[in-house]
Amino acid sequence: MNIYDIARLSGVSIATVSRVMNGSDKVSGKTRRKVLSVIQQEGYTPNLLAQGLGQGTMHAIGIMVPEISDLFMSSCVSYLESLLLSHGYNYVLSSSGFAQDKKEACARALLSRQIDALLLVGSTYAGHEKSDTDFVRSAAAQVPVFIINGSVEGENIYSSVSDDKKAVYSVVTSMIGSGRKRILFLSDSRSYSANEKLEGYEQALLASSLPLLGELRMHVPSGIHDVRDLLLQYRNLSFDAVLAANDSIAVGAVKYACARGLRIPEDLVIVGYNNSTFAECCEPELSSIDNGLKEICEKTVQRLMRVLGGDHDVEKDVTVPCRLVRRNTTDF
Amino acid sequence: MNIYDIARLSGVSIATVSRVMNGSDKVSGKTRRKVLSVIQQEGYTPNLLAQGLGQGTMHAIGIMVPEISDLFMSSCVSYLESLLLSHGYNYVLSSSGFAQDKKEACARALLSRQIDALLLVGSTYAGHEKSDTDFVRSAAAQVPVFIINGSVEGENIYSSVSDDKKAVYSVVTSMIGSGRKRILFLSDSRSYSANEKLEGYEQALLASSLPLLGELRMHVPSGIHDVRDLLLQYRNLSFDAVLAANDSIAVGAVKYACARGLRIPEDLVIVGYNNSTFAECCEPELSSIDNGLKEICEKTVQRLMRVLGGDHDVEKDVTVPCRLVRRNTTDF
DNA sequence: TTGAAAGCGGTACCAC
DNA sequence: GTGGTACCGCTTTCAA
Repeated sequence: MNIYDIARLSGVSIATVSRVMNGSDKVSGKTRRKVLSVIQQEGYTPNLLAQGLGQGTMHAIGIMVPEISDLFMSSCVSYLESLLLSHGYNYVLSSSGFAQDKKEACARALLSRQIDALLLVGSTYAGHEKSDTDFVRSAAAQVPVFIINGSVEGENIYSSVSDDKKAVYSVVTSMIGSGRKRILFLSDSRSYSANEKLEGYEQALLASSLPLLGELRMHVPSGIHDVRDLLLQYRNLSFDAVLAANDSIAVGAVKYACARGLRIPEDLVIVGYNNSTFAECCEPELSSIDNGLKEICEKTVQRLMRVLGGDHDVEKDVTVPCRLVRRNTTDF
Repeated sequence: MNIYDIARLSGVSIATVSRVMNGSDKVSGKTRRKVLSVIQQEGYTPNLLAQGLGQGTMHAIGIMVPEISDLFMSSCVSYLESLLLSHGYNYVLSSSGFAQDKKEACARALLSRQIDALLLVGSTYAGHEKSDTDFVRSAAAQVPVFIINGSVEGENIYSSVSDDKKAVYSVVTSMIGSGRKRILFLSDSRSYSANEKLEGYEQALLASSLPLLGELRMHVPSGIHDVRDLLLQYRNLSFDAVLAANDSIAVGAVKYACARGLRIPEDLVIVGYNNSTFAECCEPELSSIDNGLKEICEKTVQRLMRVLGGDHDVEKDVTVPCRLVRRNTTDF
């Protein structure tokens, strides 16, 4: 059932059917009613591909995430989806994984679907070496690219990050202020945001004249139990506070404390990151740094719409503040 | 940069370029090399819309979920995505929410994007009244529809469910066998699968000649703390076991036990559902019924491919067994 | 092995 | 108001 069928059945031309479908006011009430009734009867749905081809746009934004089953990513997509929809845009989602070549292939695939803009979710897309982000710049040659939680330099590339460095700096400083001396920093990634967090941590120690100890800066695997087990292995490593780069790592630290019979927060202060549901699952419940994801998404989509609207002076980089959500694992 | 440009730059016709792009063997090595080099140089990417229009298919499957930020849904999408990709199919995701009219609109939108099949994830799509699923049948008039975790009657509709009734029956029977007398059933939904679980619960009680008490069959809100608070309100309701319809509810029960100072599992046995990461976050860690999601996804995609391949006798309904993953909240 | 041309299902401009 | 028609970019016969 296509527009030609509807036209024939209504006794009008396809141009008129098209007008009716698009709510043009240049159609007589009588004709409109006739066409609408046929459309209704036949259950006609226009072919969006043809429409997209004709208009040169699908009114769609490509969204790329490394892994959709990650709670952080899926919440982000959820926010983005409703924001985009409210602006009359569709989206096409694709999980790229973390491998460089997959990311590149994923971007190409998205671009070939005629998206109007590309949205990269996650600091993994900020890469490490300049060449890691070449694909971002080359995508930006076609459509504007927006990065959430990461920053990439380049023409037509816009980024939105949360102020992780500052947030960690502030929390670690509070920890020190409340008497903690050996603060463990746990991270499972070497992404842009992981680095920012690490820097905040180091700067806080420096500012308080505490030594930067390599042993207190740990790279851990991603599973809860893996984190616990790794910590248990280091029997002679002592620490009185933990700052984790995400909640799941922090839950691992809670498990460790349970296993060692440590009281939280008396013996061990633990702070997580992202303020996800995980933070509320454990016992005691985790204090966690809220990275302002919702606000980042809002600002991103807002700027995206301005760019698509032809606005030429949209801020290229936006930083959103984080805030510590206090629960029971913190005593400051 | 389109196929005409490439053709002109290569000094061949668009038909030849098309052949090269599609790896046809009816192109001379020389021509192929020439065209490929131009394609490479210009960074040409074919327009998938045009391709889809021409072929009458985007090789894409529409996936509809109520809410993508739900851990269960996003894991499911993650499985489905990699399975579909491995079969050379794309997908288009859309969150429908739980409202009936949104579901219908969502299905229409997906259909208009020329998907080759529709995949509904979640028992919410099984509806309650026959009319709730009319939209499923009407979608099935266009493309085959597959439902994950729910069952809908109709031509061209295929469903895959886990054997929730049996799983709950078996677990509740074990609870009774180990001496539990007052088993609380907690659910936050009235979906198809929620009903199946409830039936399993009731049948187990009946089989053991235990009374079916309305007070032990509770409908709860979805938040962890809401569940805890609700349970705390019923100070004079006694129960020695909990079977929750999902892990997040079960974690709420754990919180309740903590608040009341109850020992788990001595005073209270708790079993969750879905075996998600939530089950591992709390303390003690939750035993949880694994609903075999991965297997469901695999079987679904496998049957989907057969249907798309023209196979006419594909099983319409498939049931996958669940299995209890034992952790510390269970003493049987 | 290659090219010409007719679709695919819409949009949008231009006449009438 | 309405209809005719030239695109949009690719696939796919059919001839050559």
